[in-house]
Amino acid sequence: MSSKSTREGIVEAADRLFYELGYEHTSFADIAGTVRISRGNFYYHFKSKDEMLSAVVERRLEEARERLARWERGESDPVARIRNFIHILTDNRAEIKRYGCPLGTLSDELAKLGHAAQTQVNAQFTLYRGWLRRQFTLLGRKADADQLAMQLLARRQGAATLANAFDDEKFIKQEVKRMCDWLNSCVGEATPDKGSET
Amino acid sequence: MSSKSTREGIVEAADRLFYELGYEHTSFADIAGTVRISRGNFYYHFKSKDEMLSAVVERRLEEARERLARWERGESDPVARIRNFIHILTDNRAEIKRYGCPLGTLSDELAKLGHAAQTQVNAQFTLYRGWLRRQFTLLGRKADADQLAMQLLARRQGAATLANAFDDEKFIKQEVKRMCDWLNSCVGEATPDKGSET
DNA sequence: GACAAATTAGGACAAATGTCCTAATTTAAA
DNA sequence: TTTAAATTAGGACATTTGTCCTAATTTGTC
Repeated sequence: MSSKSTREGIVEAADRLFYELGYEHTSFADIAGTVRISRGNFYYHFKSKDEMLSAVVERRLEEARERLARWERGESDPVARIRNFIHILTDNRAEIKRYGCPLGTLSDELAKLGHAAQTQVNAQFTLYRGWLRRQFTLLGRKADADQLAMQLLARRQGAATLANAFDDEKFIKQEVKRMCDWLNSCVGEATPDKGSET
Repeated sequence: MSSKSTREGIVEAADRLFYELGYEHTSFADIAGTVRISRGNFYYHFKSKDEMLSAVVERRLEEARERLARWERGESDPVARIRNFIHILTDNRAEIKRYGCPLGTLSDELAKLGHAAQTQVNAQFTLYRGWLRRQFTLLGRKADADQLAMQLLARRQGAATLANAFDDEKFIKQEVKRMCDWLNSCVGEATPDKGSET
């Protein structure tokens, strides 16, 4: 248990708890119970709860960056890349059904709290948006790439919230399928900037 | 200030505060500050904070019912009715940008808290779903009416969350337009149950 | 093994929270 | 006006919260 792994353990536990219980509703006692560490010890690693949240968000952001980079290395086809992005929903459908979208619900909560870290959370949305925009541009949808990116993001959010509200995993699967169909239809359509094609 | 109007005042203030600050983050002091009433007085009208939440949700549900009934009386065309539903987003876009969707964010929060009232909140989602399903059925989309209803609900949720995250009102307007286009396309398409037409 | 630094433990603290209780005040009925 | 009920006020209470502080313990270096 070196210092670093303790800190990591805290961030890891906080990450999950913030997701499952919400940021504000998660107390130091909850985290202490998970990490099995004394209460006062947190303040050696983190100045405040806010700073802990900051570390959690930074960790998520780094994870997201790595995931996107991995997909970019693993697939040369932007359609396959975007499909990977869509399928996060499928992979995590059980947790999403219970706790919603980790990013969306945190963003919603911090907005209500007026918390400074919302800017940081927003960076993850912006990361996804930019990445998707690039993929859609590679698809030949340069003119409306950003709009397509936003549409896809919105759809994922909506699917997560409704699956949670209706306690319905199947809806996620349906929406994933529909999003994939929609994605395929994006490829076939003429690019709206020139329109000269066989 | 009869008893009834006091109680109503509390519920009204709680409704707004729960929306703007979140349920858990709203304290009795916050509500007292708005309604200008003594703290101990709440417990004459409500046994607990949970019961207050229950009253708020019931109020919202009743409002929603009335709104839907009004649209049903006011418009004979189901397309126009659904369009009304979509345009709630436009009308409330400023608040949605700041605080997200009143229904979705509350549902998300209560899910994390494991709060009993989530069932009650869900009733509002179910109300919308059933109403939309009926309208789509009237449109001639009997076979997939429920799916269309869910799609529309999901889209609204996603638009609200993203508008909030990106602090972007314009996105709401864009999505509203797209949803209306989509709605029109729903009318034209063949009903998928038989397929014998013209 | 000695010593300094890093790390951990655990109690202390003020502030805030939901809840309860009792006394005062208003309202309504006779 | 008298009286009983409904309503309001405001303090008391135990808990929980995030935060801070100091003493103990572990770790790494010579």
